[in-house]
Amino acid sequence: MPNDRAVGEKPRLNLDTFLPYRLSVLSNRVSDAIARQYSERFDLSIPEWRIIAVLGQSPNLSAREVAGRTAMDKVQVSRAVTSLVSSRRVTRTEDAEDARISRLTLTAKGRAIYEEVAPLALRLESLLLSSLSPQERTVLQSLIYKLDRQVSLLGAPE
Amino acid sequence: MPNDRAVGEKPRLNLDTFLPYRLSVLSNRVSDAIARQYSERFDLSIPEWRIIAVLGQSPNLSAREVAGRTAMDKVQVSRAVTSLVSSRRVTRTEDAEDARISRLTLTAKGRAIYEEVAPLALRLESLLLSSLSPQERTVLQSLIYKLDRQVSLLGAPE
DNA sequence: GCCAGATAGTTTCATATGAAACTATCGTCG
DNA sequence: CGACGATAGTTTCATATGAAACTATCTGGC
Repeated sequence: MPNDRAVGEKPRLNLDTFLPYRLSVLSNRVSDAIARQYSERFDLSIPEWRIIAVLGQSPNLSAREVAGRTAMDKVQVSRAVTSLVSSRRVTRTEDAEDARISRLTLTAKGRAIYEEVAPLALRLESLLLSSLSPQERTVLQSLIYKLDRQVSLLGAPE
Repeated sequence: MPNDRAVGEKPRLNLDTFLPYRLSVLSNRVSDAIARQYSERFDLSIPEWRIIAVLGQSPNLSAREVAGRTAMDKVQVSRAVTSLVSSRRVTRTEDAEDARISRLTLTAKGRAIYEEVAPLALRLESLLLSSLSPQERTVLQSLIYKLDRQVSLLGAPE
């Protein structure tokens, strides 16, 4: 158990076993390793890649919908979309019903990137998971899910 | 199993079950929630807090040693230490043997912060873990450990 | 129809960050 | 001793990021 100690002892905080720290280090190492694989080859930032990933699955989303599905804020999405539009990987067309909304879709160029990067990402994910048994993989999913729900109790981002 | 699919099907990448993405979102949510608890109250950034945490356990480290224990690079450490020194939470004294090295130690003020924030951080960690059974906690540690080792195979940060 | 919020998205501005260049000191090989 | 490469740490510079202000459009009550 992390940071365990006998009653009455001084609280000991050891970063090596402190979950938030371990998670942060692991997550950064994973993201960096994967981003390294596509960032130079396709000149894609992480936000840009995420947007391509959701649009690859669900075309015609608004910026707000993209933000909701990628855990990015609207500023990040706006900037990444601007960049994707100027590199002709995404098109922005005004929504027919509501002029405030623009509908985002991959161009052929954007789709080609999606078709190439998605399998690459999946390969890297399975390489990462290859050190785990099938049970461990299942447990991992459920642990992440439980922690994700619990974290909202630590103080909502109001 | 994440992103599972039948043989021959198109590779499907779904962010919601894509481990690197899930990890990143979880880790950010956890870090943000915890940082929120101490950042305003103590005017501490995450890098600053990490440095206080390691110096609280191991006084007299060099900047390089701090970097090694906190997964930060030397630039980040240098900047955070400068800030901690100017707010009189850490002292920098030249190493007796090697003039390139400075030894870092918490001041009384720095120690007071450590004594207050460490238990707070540990409380938040146990709140987070309270949704998991003892076995799950053990498994979690070992999964993080395994993934951490495996990630180095995804391409070393040269 | 028209005004008072609400909502979608962009821009601005101040700060954070990282890579690379730089400074100072050290160790060592001749 | 005296270069020369390695090491500790800092600074510079260019870019990334987030909060808050802003623009444009929409919706609901009157």
